[in-house]
Amino acid sequence: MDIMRRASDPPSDPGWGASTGEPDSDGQVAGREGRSNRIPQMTIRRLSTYYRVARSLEACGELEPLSSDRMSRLTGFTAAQVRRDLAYFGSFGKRGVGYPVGELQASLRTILGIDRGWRLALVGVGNLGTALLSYRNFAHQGFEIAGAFDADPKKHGRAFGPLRVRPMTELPGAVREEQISIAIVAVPGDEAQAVVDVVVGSGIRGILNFAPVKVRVPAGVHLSRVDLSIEIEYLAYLLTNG
Amino acid sequence: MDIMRRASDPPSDPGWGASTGEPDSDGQVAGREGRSNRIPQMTIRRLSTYYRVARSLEACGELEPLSSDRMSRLTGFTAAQVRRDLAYFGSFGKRGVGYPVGELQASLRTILGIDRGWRLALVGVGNLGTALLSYRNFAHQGFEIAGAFDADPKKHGRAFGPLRVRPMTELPGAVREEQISIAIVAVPGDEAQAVVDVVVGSGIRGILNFAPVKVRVPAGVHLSRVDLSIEIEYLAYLLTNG
DNA sequence: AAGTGTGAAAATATTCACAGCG
DNA sequence: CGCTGTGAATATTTTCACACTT
Repeated sequence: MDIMRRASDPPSDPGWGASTGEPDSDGQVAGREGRSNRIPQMTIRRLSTYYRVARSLEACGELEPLSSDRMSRLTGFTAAQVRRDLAYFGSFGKRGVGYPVGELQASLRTILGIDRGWRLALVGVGNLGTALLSYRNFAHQGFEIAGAFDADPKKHGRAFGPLRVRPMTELPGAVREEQISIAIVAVPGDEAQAVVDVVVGSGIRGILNFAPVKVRVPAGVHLSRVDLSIEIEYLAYLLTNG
Repeated sequence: MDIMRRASDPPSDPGWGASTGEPDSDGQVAGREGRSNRIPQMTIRRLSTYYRVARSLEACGELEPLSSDRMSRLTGFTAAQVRRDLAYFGSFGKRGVGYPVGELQASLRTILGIDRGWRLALVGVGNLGTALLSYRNFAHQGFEIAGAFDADPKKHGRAFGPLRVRPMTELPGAVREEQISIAIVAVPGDEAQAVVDVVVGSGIRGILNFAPVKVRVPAGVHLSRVDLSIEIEYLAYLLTNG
């Protein structure tokens, strides 16, 4: 089995998230010659789905090898896509047979980096933040919200399960002492940049932003975005012009 | 835990969502001036961002024409991308000047189909659903949650502002009588397909799915998905292999 | 026989670069 | 001038199709 290859940051971001670079300043002169085997961004995102399917099959006790064709039916991606995506990371399939569910699941865990636990900070305990606090699917997959923070003093001390909402000033200390490496930012748009600056300042290098605005982060900090407006407006577009 | 369902599907859709299924049934609407090229999906999603920027500038009273270069800095997309995206729908820019903010905003509203109101049904009043009920950004942009539904009888009658949670059986009637045309599905994964079937059966043709599973919809029904696991796992990947 | 892994082709999407207009 | 709109050039992603392995 091969070794994992790496992808570095895209020159311009694909729309849904993950932008570290800027069209203007960032020269992106880095990999002049190492460009040969880049892993498509969509491949990574599909990997999550493959992983979920493999995990689910394994949990159901369905352990017969999984063909790309079956995976295609289960995920909605094409079989060719499945094979190509997985082949980027080596060959864990057996010809004439398929992909062993257990190994596939384990490999995908490693590739995605979720074979370890990740501790998250939630910043912004409003409606959405509260919902995320009780979103069990995170813990499920090894992501644990280890701290909740909010700028609003009225919210400080409020309890959510084992967590108490803390002031933003305690974020840097918590990040250091509690090995937090990802932040979920769920604050109003007009506070997002300031909050992200604090988050970045505290040493966090991975941010999931729910605020419907573009925020800037220094190179080396990864940013992913969930933008409900885009999703719903895309639906409106499809319903109108479809 | 639910099944891995059989499902035969004409595969291949973009990663995030939005599939009508058929590449044939496309129904492309030519822009203002009969420019009938195919419009990239990413373009549509970027349009939402352009719209937000234009709207925001207009709200701030910044009415000087907006150059593609400035839009680039405001959105993080490249200037060429901005011009190309907008040009798909006609030419509302003035050479040597830029795009008039007001007109741009208005045009984008029309193109996106948000120059009218949209009434939504929220299905699944759990943590996430509750958060969405109080997510003010929706109403802001002309999307109004007009009904909340849940299969759990214990939740029926519960009030959220002007809304009361109703049983699923009342969905079809509500869709008909209250002009609801989009559904937000925020139920656990193992209930998603059943719920979507009811939603589709009630005549809704646009669905925003928050459940982390693949659901099937008949051709002609548009499906968009928000999958938090994918986002967070993508971050984990970037942090691990970046 | 069945199904992976992969060159090569096709399809998409982005960027360049500049003609042309206000 | 400055900036749009757009062909042409590039880059990226998907699909095809088949050699090859179990």
